[in-house]
Amino acid sequence: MAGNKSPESAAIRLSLYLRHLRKMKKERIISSEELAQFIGTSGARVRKDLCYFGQFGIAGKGYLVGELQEEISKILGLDKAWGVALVGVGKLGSALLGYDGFRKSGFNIRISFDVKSNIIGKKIAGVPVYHPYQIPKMIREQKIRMGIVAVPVKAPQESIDLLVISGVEAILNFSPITVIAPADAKLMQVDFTNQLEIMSYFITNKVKEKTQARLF
Amino acid sequence: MAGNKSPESAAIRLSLYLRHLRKMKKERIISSEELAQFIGTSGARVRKDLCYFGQFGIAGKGYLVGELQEEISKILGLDKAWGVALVGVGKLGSALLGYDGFRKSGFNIRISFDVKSNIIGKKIAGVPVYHPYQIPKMIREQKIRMGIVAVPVKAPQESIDLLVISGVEAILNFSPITVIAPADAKLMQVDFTNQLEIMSYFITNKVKEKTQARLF
DNA sequence: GAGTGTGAATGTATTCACAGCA
DNA sequence: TGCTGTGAATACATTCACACTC
Repeated sequence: MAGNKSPESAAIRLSLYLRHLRKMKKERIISSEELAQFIGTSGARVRKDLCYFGQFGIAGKGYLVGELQEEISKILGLDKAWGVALVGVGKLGSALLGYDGFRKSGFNIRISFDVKSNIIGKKIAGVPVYHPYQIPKMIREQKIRMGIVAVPVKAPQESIDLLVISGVEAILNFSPITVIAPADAKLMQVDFTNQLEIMSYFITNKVKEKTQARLF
Repeated sequence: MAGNKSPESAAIRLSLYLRHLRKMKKERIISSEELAQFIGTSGARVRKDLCYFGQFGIAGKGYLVGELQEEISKILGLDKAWGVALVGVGKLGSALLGYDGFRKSGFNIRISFDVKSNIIGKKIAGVPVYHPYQIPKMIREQKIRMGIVAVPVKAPQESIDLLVISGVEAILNFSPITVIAPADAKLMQVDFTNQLEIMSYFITNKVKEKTQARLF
């Protein structure tokens, strides 16, 4: 029954299941075991992840790819488009603006912010760049609920605070700073140095299992 | 005692502790509780993480910042420099080449590889670009043990296989593809779309805890 | 027969709580 | 007295195993 609580990590796996399902023919049937192998987990785990949210399978057969894809999309909230705002249009920020993968999942970076006067008012990869003081106005106007912070050195805390005040509900932060997690928004950190340090640890201590990022 | 096994996630936290310690004066003393607050965990967790590897604290006082920094560096294998190879010098790859944070932790991207003939033979951010067929030769020559894969569309599997054959022991993969984890190397995935999908899930289902990338 | 859905059993991580030391 | 180090207790996640359904 869907009465149990799903593990914190279910969302990560659901997203991975989805990635795989998207590459398959919709009318195919896939078993939990088959799906599990692609992301390196067990059939039982897949079944459990799914049964928290409902009964999507056909006993004795498996799961209908198209239907399961739709159900997982719904669980993850991907049955609609998401507007995203980017703060920090440096090298990394620009790379993210040009990143193709987002659009396929319904994520659109609609506006970006940077202090560099030579790009304010221009468009990069089709996305307009504004000064950060416009964050509250623009975020509210466009009803944006997700933010990406890729400011090069410091001041990510200010960016995050501004976004949250403006109504953003989840933020992906690339700045390698321990930021104060705002109470009313979900914060996810991506820290490249951190990743390499973990790799260093695993080489040094010869631990061999695979680790999905992550976190986060 | 250090007899117990450390949790898989310890490396992630150790890296975060380290990041914080680096910003402090070496002669200061910090308590487990204080350190914990900066990365959003408990004092008990910090103490446990550390006591897997030895006894670094002073009872009744706390930990000496400089000493602890050194010890954690050693545990993570950061007491030496690491040569890193990058495969895929697109927008994201270039951003990584110019990324400052690596150098401070002893990571040096020494060589890079790309198929684009207009950049082969040149240097980008001071790093020479070679054709991928040179991977085995160059990796062995330079005794490189870590790789970053940021190839734009496909073929990350080939890149990964080539790196591993050449002796690379850990790989950070940015390509949003479910790759076959090589048996004799540590593979870490960073998938931006995946991250946003998790954020979508958390907003949609109003879950509020913070998640470190992670996640690994 | 084959594979889902799901309680029960196991394994792993975190928190508690406190003895012992500076 | 204040904080570490660490077993014991708890919470959480994964795996097992099997009744049940198509």
